[in-house]
Amino acid sequence: MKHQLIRVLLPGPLRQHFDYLLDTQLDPVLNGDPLLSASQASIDDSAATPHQVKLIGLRVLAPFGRGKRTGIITALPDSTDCPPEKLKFAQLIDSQPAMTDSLQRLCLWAANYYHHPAGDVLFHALPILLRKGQPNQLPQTIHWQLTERGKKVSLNVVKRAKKQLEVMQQLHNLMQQEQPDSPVSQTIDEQLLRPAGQSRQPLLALEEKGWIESIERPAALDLPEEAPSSALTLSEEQQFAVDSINAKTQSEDKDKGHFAAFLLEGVTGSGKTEVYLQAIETVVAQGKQALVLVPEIGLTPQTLQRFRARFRQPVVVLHSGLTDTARLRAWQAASNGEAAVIIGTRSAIFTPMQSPGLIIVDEEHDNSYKQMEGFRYHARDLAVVRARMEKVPVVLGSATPALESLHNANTDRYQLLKLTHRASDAKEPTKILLDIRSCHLNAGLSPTMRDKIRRTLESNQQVLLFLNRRGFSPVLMCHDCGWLAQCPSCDAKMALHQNPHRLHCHHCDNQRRLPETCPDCKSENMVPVGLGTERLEQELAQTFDDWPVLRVDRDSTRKKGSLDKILQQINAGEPMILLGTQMLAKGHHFPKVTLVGILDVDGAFFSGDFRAGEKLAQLVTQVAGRAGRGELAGEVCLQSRQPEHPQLQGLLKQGYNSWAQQELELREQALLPPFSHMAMLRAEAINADSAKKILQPMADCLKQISSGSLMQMGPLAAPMEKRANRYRQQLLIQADDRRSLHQAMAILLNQPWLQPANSRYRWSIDIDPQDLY
DNA sequence: AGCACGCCGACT
DNA sequence: GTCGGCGTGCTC
Ligand SMILES: [Zn+2]
Ligand SMILES: [Zn+2]
Repeated sequence: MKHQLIRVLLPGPLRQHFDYLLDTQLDPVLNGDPLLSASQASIDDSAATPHQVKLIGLRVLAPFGRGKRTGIITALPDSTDCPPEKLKFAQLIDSQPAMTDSLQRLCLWAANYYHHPAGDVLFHALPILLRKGQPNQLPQTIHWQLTERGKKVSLNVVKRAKKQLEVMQQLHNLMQQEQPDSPVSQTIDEQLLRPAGQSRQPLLALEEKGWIESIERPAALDLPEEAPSSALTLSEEQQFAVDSINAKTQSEDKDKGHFAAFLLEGVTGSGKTEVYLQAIETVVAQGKQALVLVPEIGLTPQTLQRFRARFRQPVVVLHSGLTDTARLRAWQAASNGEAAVIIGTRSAIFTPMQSPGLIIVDEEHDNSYKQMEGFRYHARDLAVVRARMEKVPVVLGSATPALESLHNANTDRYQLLKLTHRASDAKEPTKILLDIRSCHLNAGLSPTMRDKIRRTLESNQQVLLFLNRRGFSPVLMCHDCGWLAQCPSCDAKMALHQNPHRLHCHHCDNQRRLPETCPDCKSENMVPVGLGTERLEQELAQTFDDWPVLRVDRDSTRKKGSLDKILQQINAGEPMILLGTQMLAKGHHFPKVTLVGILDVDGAFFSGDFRAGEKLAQLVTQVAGRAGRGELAGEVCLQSRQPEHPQLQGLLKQGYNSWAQQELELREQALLPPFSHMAMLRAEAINADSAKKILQPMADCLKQISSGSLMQMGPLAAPMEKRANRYRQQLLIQADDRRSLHQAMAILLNQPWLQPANSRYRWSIDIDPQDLY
């Protein structure tokens, strides 16, 4: 067969596929007939023809409209609907699939589940360089290895040339480490032998002597220099957890593990990471790979170091801070099996693995796993789907599991593994509610709180204060007439910032100078109203002027490296006040902090979203875990105007899990997730009416096709209707079971009258929305 | 998404 | 008379 028909998906919002022809004789990538060779048939797919095995997953360069695009082959159809005169030839880019079968299956599953165009999903899963059609080759660098003569030469001969000796020592060490099953190669990347611009001279001299030679090889991954650190002794609970996971990763028939989902619910400091590490060791020892997902900011150098220090095999990282080249390199290492452990944030769930063995999702409750625009997937949920497809176990770990996950554990879809003891025997911090209704607040602090802060500082310990409001004050008001600084583009007040001295809208990034006089009454009496982190910082510095105050929020950490610097200062351990937004609550441990204050509990609790309580409970529990480790007992104080609120009381008295179980009962009564399922349709346009006109026909259509099995709310104006000069409407769909919701949405999206989103009328679909606005 | 084509208002 | 606004439709 000379002209193979291929079905291709292209990036972009197009919901269709496109068929092309492939010239199997002339395509330069195929030079010869690998298509027909039986040896190309993969082991796991005996039913497929050799063609399918070989071509599916390869990228092509395809003529499209007036230009060319990168596409991915997803099928080899026998015939096509496309009229023959339109059918064009595409050219192969890859000789090896850029995407494994199972990964492509995951993408297509996700595209279907989230109702997002498949081509877009597929390309989302690829590193940017591959999206652009760059070759999927390992970047080659120069490596050095010993020649046969070089292996025999005594190091004494060269001991006078210090640099040369170092090189020879490194290469000889490598030779001695040689083990049959070890992945350690016998060559060293020149970049490692000659760090940061040192001379090549020693290398050339050794080459001249005939002791070493250079070869081109894929660039080195960072490998640990030291012997791996040893495993820690496990508690009984930890051991049980590790054994349970191992039971699924180890199996008689070597090749295949088993799917199983575990919820590892471990209080802060109970050693979840050690459980991960030991479970991974089992997997890596079988030559398989582990994928570890971490929250956006959870990838601290300490955590990474801990993983790197544990394994002889390469540990690669995939996060948003990498350059395109570095990201491709890590992705390739995962894909070709060089990397044994892959650690990454949300999008790393799409990393291909040569031989997957285990998937871990750390801090599985974290919101950063849900993408909030474009392709709105949830990486934790996809992790479970992927684990099932790859037939490997998945471990979801958290001190404060999402209610969805707890519900899955309650209903035996997940196996619950509990770690109830803090490893270091540290005492549970005490939690106190401070009633701020009847007392005078100064700098947002009740007298009791101020008192506690002072005492903590005086005993040389650190204080951590949470205030989830950036800037100096959330509002600027005219004292005389009540005028408020409003954002011209949003239905929101502009926040006052000190540095630079500006009004700033947090919703659209609008910035402007402060008016010197009130625009309405010309009064000069403009007053900041409310408390933000900048203002709190100032006032704390005055009140507690013997101690430093460190502010950690998006504004104070904007510059690269400044967060690290602040964290270093904190870890130096001097008594001080740390004050910050949510940023501080995640991932960091502050052993010297013994007092934690949460200043605006109520704001979070009554925000209208049904998940607000869950978010707050998680925050409180997470920060409580940060306070006091070792011998110092911690204390957590919550300021509230509703201290008698039963939810709040329950959380403090009984802890997260029993709070969560009660909350689950409430959700069940109210038929809220996880006892029902939601989809949110959002639309925005230049005026409120057009936005509504996008959603109204959708609402009508859904009403018709659902025959009462769906509940609809809307279309309604979003809680903040105008944002960045666009008016926003939303339509919330709720159903008892997933299937009818999914079907209804699929039918809706198939309606011919439905026009795709464009720059004028934007709309989007969000399955399992995280926020209801 | 891009990109062309095409049809109306307002400018040298 | 043209220039350019963006609505509409197509891309294998
Ligand atoms: Zn005024
Ligand atoms: Zn704004």
